[in-house]
Amino acid sequence: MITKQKGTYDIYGDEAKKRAYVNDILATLCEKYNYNYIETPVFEASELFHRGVGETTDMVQKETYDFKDRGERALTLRPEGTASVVRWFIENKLYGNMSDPVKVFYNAKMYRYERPQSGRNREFTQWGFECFGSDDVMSDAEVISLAYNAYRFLGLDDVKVKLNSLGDTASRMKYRESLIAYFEPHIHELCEDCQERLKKNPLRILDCKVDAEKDIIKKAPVILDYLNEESASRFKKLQELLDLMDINYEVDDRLVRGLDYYNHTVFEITLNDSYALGGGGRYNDLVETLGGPSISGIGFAMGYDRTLLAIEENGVNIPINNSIDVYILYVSDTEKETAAYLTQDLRLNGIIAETDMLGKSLKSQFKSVDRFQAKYYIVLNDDDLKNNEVVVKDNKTKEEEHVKINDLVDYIDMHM
RNA sequence: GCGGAAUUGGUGAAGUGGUUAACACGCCGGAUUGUGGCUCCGGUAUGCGUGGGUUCGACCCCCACAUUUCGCCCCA
Repeated sequence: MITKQKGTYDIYGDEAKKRAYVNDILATLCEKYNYNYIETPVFEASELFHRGVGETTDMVQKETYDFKDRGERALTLRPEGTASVVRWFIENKLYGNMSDPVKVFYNAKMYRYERPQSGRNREFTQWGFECFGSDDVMSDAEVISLAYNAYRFLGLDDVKVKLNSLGDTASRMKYRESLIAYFEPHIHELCEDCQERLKKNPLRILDCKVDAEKDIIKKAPVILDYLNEESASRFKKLQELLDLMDINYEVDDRLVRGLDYYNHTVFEITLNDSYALGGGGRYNDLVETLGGPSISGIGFAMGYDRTLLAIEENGVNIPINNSIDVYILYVSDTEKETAAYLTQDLRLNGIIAETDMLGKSLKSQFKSVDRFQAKYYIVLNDDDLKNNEVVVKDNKTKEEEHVKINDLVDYIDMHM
């Protein structure tokens, strides 16, 4: 038997319906914020992610699906959404007319080669959005607002925004150096992973789970102290806006994000203080890094699968309709043609209708009626059809009524 | 890449080193029924993740691999 690949999933049945419902809410909300839907290719030139996401990140070093196509092109299945959208922005020269910010959202499959675990697969979905062209904190506030409220619209009321500022690139570099200088003499007090982090990504030491309670971490320099005046003032301004917009946030000076391109605002959305359900931030240099002009950007991505998990775990009720309106049964083969015709007629008039296509016994057809949770059913028989009528039975009340075939659609419409 | 747990039919699962692998649900057929839903009868795994090994003999013991699942790293 050929089976699905590790970390991939077939989505069907109730799960598919849930996603359709969630997608609809997210798309509708994006529309209100005036973000437009975009689709970009699943695979891109490998270089896009190497330069965009960062050559030294683990994501690029050991988690991408890299391959060569038959033309020897080095390609990569996208591990995240932002780089592709930035590529699109540059390639289509949307920076040529920036009279208004360019705002787009996506809802797409991403690919990372990693060990599957709860809320994490090799093929997974991210819903995300990006805003180009505004460096005003209003755009930071807008993006955070859209991210935050998306969860609330999905029924997760207790979400909280964790917020931090990395400052501009200069501030960040300065902070990084002082962090290394601070930890280096105490390297043996850190856990093994952190000793490795000190070389590769010292900022991540700050959110280490093992060392979190150690004094050495608690007393480490804080990035907010390293912000220059401009960065500090915009961070303060952002908080004022979030207060005004009634967004539940908390400054977390330990919050560091894994991708290289972030500066200034970074944030994550958490539920009940457990792991993040999504994250984002500002990337003012990324467009230029990838060959475009100097245009600022900010964006967010939701971990769709783990958000769906959270929705389930928190008992949020998602309406799933598994019932049909009408099931048409027939007593013998002579009514088959009428069944085919009538079923289509109902369907084309907006009624969810089903009939038997297996030539089952009447008893079996009745079982189907219940399995499909049909609201009404009609048993076709020659006697009724001779009079151009059918008997429509309400499957709940068991009340039945003779209806002329020509009036059937109207009758069902009226009773539903 | 590292570690823990799991892997029996469409589903939930019981099970023992040795003839025909429980039970339940579901599904199919039949009886009964004014056109079902209750009840009754019957049917439903050439098979116990895959490949090796131990044994006279393994679903049950050992090894490897795969997959699932939960963690770590990482990400979100």
